[in-house]
Amino acid sequence: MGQRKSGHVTLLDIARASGFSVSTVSIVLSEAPLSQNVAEKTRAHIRAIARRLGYHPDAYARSLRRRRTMTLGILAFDLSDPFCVPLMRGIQEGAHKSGYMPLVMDAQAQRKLFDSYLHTLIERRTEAVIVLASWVFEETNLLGDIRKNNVPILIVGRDLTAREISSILVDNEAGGALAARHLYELGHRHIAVIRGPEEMCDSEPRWAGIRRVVAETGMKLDEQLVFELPGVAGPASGFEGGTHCARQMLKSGRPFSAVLAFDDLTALGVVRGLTEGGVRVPQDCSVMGFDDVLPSEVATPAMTTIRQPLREMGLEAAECVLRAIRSAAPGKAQLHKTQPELVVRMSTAPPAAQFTLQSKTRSKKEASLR
Amino acid sequence: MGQRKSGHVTLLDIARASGFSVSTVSIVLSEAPLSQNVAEKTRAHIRAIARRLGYHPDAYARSLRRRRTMTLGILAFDLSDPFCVPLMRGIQEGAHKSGYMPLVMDAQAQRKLFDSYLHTLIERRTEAVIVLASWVFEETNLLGDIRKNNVPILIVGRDLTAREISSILVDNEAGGALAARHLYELGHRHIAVIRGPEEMCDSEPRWAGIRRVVAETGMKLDEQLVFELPGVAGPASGFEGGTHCARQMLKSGRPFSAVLAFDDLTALGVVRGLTEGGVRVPQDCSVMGFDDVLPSEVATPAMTTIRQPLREMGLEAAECVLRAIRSAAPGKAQLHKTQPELVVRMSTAPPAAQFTLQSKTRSKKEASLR
DNA sequence: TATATTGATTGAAACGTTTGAACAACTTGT
DNA sequence: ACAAGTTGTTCAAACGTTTCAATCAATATA
Repeated sequence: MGQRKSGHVTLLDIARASGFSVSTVSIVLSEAPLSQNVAEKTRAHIRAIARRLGYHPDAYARSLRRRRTMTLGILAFDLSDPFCVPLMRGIQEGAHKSGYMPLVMDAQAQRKLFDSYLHTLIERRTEAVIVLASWVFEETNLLGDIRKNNVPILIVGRDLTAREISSILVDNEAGGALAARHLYELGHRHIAVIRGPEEMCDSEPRWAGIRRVVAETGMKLDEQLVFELPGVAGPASGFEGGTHCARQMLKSGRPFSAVLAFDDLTALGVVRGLTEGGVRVPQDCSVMGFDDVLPSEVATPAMTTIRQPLREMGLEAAECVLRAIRSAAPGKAQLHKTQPELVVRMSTAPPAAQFTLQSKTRSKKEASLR
Repeated sequence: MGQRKSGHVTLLDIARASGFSVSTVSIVLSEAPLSQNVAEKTRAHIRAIARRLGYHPDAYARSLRRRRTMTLGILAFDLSDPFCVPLMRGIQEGAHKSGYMPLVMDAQAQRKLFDSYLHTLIERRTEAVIVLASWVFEETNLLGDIRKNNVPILIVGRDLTAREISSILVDNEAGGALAARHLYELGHRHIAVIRGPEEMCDSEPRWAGIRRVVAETGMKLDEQLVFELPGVAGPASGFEGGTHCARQMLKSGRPFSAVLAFDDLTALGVVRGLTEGGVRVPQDCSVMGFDDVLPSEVATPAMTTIRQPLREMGLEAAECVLRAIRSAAPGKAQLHKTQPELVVRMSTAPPAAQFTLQSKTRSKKEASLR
């Protein structure tokens, strides 16, 4: 029970306690190849002592010597975005399989913290860095020091292949199309759309997908009913934006039977705005989101949405950087697009028979929710 | 641009490039006290080279030598619980002030991972460990190795002071009372309650607080309308539980004008169940949650709830363990209780005039939502 | 002139591991 | 009986820092 200065049990402690040298103890405890040559009796003895003393190898000393940290850095731009957690789970799963540990940092949507944590990750010698770029993600100087220290890097949620950074994102164009087609198939012909903020790279392709389907099917798209979120302060702001747009829609007096929102939080905001205006979802108006995050699932009515395969994307991200680590060569930046999936829940339904938005409809209660 | 074996820029690289010794470079770059004696010219020179090469001190080597890692371990039992993120933010804030970094691990609600990550944190020599025990948290062997390696530990969301572990949690009794009183003041006299699973330590005190107010005010508490969540699979399961209980309530045919749910997700589940049964919230029935997590805020109607000051709790947690680190002495385990706060939103309203649940009321639209 | 004092820099040991090479003590094959 | 393996263990150097003590000039004090 002698007081070690560090407060932690070290190999030396065990060496002394067992009578063997530090080397032997190390070989046994780290299960090095040489440990085959160590007498079984010795091994058992050393292990027993280690357990008794509560020995844990010092990751710092070990990594310093082995020159491998077995860690992956995850840098989330804003961890409060529900988008991040499933991604992290996926990454964790992928990393775990290869004996790697994720090291998570949350930049709290602050540019300054982001840069500082990026440095931290380099200093911590994470063998690769995965950036979770949820919501708006200002261009930052990812390239500089990361490059000089040749650490593989990958970004999820943004396409930065133009900057030679591998990227993983959902096929937003396909997602937008999927959403629009769903509404079309329910019978909607007049839809309102809330586009994402222009700084967000997801915005444009989703919008393109919507437009494509609109053109293919001959739905109406009233210019006055296409809104754009102001691109600002983190995911929660989408909610406010949605509420605001919904009010505008109602005020405009123009006819629409469905709203296609940029993402789930925005869609939830729309529901709020419509409800306040006395419009029922989905009986009087359908609403769709995008992402499939927890709040959508537990809202009433549950939100119909386009699901991003977040877990799978995280898994892929992990595997991708692990490959990069193994093949020390820099390698070409790759773009991985994943396929979104329609999740039909309760916020969408066929439009009321003779729908005009001005006069409040009295559609039947049982509006055939699926 | 010479290829260093490690791929990282080290002090030696800079020493060579600048013509000074490793010692001098270290002193300058780490801003050690001695650096005052180093000629200004030399300092500038060394710093310039460091910048040019993209030098980042190796946290491993540094910590090994300094015998301090300047990290705090955060071990979340289940990061997907929205409860965790604000806590982490608070911890991060508190840690940052003192130059500490949080190191986050997510046990994904798996006992096995939890233990393994706890070891990881010890190996990583985090100077203290903060456990985020959201939702059910099985007793685990926190004490063993942590104690042997004398790392301060603190748990948030559970009282383990009996086990000599400092704990921070909200005053659940007060919270329960706050909720019940709110409903009383709105005029509710017949309320249904959904208690938490019995394994969860929050359950009992919340229930006690409710009972106290019920007794004080003379409200009715119909035994048939008191439910208990089955304690199982993570926070999302509260939602299912809530839906299920709501159905039971309706089926029972007993009168009640408000539901007090164990937590927000459960409350959202109740809203779902009531809505399916044709009962409107809040016009026909009020619903309250507990915690104040994001989904409650963005649901429609927005959920009235009891807010836990999570950010503040995180801050307090950080400060508490930092104190423990400074005063190397073990110190008595402390219990910190924080005060919950009533957040009135749209899911609660005065009961309809002549309320009986069986015959659907036709209360006025404008049921005085505040 | 000898002795402190100061200023600028460096040598070398240490932090806790890992690991290639060496060593000693036994076998074995010839 | 001697080289050549085995088997079980240890030496010592290295990983990239930090920091105490030491060095060496040059200037100030006695």
